Amino acid sequence: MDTIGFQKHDHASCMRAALAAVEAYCAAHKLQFTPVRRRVLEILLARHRAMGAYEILDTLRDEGLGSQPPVAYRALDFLVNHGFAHKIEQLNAFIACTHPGEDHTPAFLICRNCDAVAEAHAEPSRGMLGRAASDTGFSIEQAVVEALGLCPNCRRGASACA
Amino acid sequence: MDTIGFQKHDHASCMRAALAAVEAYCAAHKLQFTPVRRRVLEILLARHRAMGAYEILDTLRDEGLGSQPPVAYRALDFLVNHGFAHKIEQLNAFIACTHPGEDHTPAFLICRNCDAVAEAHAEPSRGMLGRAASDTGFSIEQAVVEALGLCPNCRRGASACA
DNA sequence: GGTTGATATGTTATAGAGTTACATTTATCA
DNA sequence: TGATAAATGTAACTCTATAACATATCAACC
Repeated sequence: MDTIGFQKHDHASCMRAALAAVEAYCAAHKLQFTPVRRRVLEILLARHRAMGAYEILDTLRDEGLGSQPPVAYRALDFLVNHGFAHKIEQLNAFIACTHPGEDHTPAFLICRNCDAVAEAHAEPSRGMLGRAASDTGFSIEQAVVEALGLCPNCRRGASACA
Repeated sequence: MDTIGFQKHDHASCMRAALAAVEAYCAAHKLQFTPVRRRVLEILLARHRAMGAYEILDTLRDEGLGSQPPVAYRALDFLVNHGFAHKIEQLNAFIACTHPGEDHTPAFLICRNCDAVAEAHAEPSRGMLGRAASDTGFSIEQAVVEALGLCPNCRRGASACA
């Protein structure tokens, strides 16, 4: 058990499910889910938090799967491009997607105390941003929505999360 | 005249107004609006687009106002902390605020073709994100909202903007 | 009006994030 | 099986950002 979306859950089965979904998606779309790509996703899923590229690279290096930055960045590019992982811009870090395969615009709630990250759903075309865009004639192709604050566990005085 | 929020405007007077507002705010709040800080804000206002810290630093260096990264970063920290400038996370770049002094959560529309940036208003406590936050008990303190796409000028076939 | 404590600046060095370029290998598919 | 495209290995480098410490400047109080 670990923290996801600030709640407890069965980590092993959530990891298995995500990997299975990605495998299925890759098979269906003829994408190469190579050992490095799979391993990077596994690392992100296992830690279940935002990780820097070099932190991931350290793990890869320990396992003999590649030691230079491009190895990690290329795998991350693949995962991000296909929606299997997301980049948290505020942290220059990456996190596994909680529902890979589905087309979506993620929004993140990031705890500034324990670094836990929850993925929510954004709809950039609606709300303020959508209105501002359509008012000015701007066409939104991609949106980054990230909120920084305190997660429920850390609000309850406890820094005993994470 | 230049491009702001994808529209033409009187650049000189917009710059004067912003500087005056910041000066007034600093006087009222006993903040030191020092030469370096002022110059960095002027540079951002003059270019009226997102600029990297090192691009700003190059200008400072040419003027003998400091040549090392911390000089630029410290000035930018001051400007960002007090809401006189904003950081565009997706670009690792900074831009002058279009309405300094007012407490607000900015949202940005970034053109991927000409790099023009328009500042809009976000209300993180409302909409999807706010609902996701209150549902889980997360308290939002700060939000980053950035949309990438095509500005009206670039949509009209013309890459003739910026 | 000088002393003190806080705030701002100058400078060196280094850490962290990401890319370019090119050689080599491994898949894919005709 | 041979041609082509996709993926990996590796070295070198650029860009972004911070740590640490010395010096200078400001604010304000006796």
